[in-house]
Amino acid sequence: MANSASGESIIGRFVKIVSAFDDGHTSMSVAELGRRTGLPVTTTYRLVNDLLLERLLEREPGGDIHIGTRMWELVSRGSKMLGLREAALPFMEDVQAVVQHSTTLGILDSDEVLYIERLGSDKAIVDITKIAGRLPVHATSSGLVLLAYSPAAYQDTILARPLTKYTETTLTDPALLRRHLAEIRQRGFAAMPGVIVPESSGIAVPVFGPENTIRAALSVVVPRNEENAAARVPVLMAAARGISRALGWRGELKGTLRQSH
Amino acid sequence: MANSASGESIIGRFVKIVSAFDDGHTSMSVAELGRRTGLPVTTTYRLVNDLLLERLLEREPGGDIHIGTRMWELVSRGSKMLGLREAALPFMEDVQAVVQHSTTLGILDSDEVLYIERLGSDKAIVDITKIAGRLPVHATSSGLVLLAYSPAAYQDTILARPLTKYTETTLTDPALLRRHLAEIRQRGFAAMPGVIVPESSGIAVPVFGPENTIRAALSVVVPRNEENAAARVPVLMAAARGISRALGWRGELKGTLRQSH
DNA sequence: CTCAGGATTCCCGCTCAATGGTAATCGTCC
DNA sequence: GGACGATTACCATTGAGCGGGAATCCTGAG
Repeated sequence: MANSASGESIIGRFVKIVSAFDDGHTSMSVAELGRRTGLPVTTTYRLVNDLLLERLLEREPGGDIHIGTRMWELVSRGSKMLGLREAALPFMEDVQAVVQHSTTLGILDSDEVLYIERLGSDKAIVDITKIAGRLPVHATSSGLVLLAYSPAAYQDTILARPLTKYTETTLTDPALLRRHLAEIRQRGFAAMPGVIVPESSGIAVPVFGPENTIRAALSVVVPRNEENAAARVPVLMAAARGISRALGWRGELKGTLRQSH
Repeated sequence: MANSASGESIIGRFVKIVSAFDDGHTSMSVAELGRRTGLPVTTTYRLVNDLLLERLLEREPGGDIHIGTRMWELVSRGSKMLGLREAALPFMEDVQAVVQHSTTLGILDSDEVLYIERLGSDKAIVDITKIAGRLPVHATSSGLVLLAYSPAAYQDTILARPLTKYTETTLTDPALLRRHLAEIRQRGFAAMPGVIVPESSGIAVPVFGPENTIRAALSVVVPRNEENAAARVPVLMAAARGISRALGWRGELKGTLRQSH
């Protein structure tokens, strides 16, 4: 599918180029970009020039390049993330105002939790969630909630693979996890102390779309030693229902929320 | 620069495709995408397939496609917007908590204001700012602030072009605008009642980066009839200084802020 | 059930844009 | 001045992209 000797399409190379930029590397020289992507020098320069012409990349005074404003704009405007974000933000602000710790919104993507929004960075506690950052499903409260309301077949594939044990409290046993997921579905929330970082614990609740399908997880990260973390749950749940409704969810008919499939 | 009959590169077509998605059209069939972009049918299908393979686009159950999570993730993570956003958000939350109307952060791009963040959508008042949305510089408080602290040469090019008069209060006369910009620099903020929508007015202050260069405009939109809108200024200014400092700004040495060039 | 219209996939020969090596030029720091 | 890296210029080769056309799938109306 490509003209290149290595047999990759331009699209593939485009992805490589964009991927070369991340938190710590928002700008770099073209030469370095070539090194990071592993693309031939000449090719890199030519491709970068094309991208500069379309303003998908931008050149800064020093000569370094970075991802262009236009790219951010186009993707943000066209993406469905914005819609989810817009639905969620007002409620997240409310949660943030009441619970004084950081509030996050995460979705399931490629078997991981992808955080798409976050309010109130609380320097006092350890919180490794970043916007556009990823964390494993089995070791975050958000992930467990997302998994708990996912189709059983999907749960199986996740539980079947080796699960990293980050801290003492990280659950890695499939049977144990399965029971825990059932519990989450029954209670309607996940509260995990120190599953990935010992000092903090997360509480997460599900956000649904139409047809009761799970869409996202709303969560807060609080210090682990907080006396009654579960007291946060009602606020979160109310907010999550508000978000769900804004997404077109019409509410379950009876009893507790059920697993969608 | 392209294999195509029309003489455009793949990159160009990629942009066309991504641009076809916006607020109102976050998903569509491939055929419709072809129509919107004006690309030949076959080409559209092939290109879309390539993009689907890289997960830059995603296919939903119905067959419609939308911008992929991966695309959003890559661009968000690599873009400098996130850095600006992260620096600004805590302060914006503070502003939002005090001023109960919507708080926005805008930057200058392609001679327009591009809003990159917004908190607290206030249904009570008219506010047409959207994230990843654009508005003209001369008809928004954010735009005027951004312009006021821009190099004189740049101001000239903007003022030289025809300026649309949206409401009675929109300034369109270059001389008048120039005087107004001077005033903004002197006061350190812009307060424009009903410049683009009659019912609401905006107040904006500048956010600086290192070297005292203007980086963004922080603003709030309040109902026009609010008795003393100027009372909002100090809060905004304090927040803006906080953001600026987070961006590496070291503070001006003396007196009022000066025009950078 | 049939039919129409649209969406999507398949097929295929043409061709020029993309490729990537090599070499020249620019820039900078010691 | 000179050495090293970054960037630009040049150019022969070729297969990926191209897009018209036809076949197939899908869906809703009659």
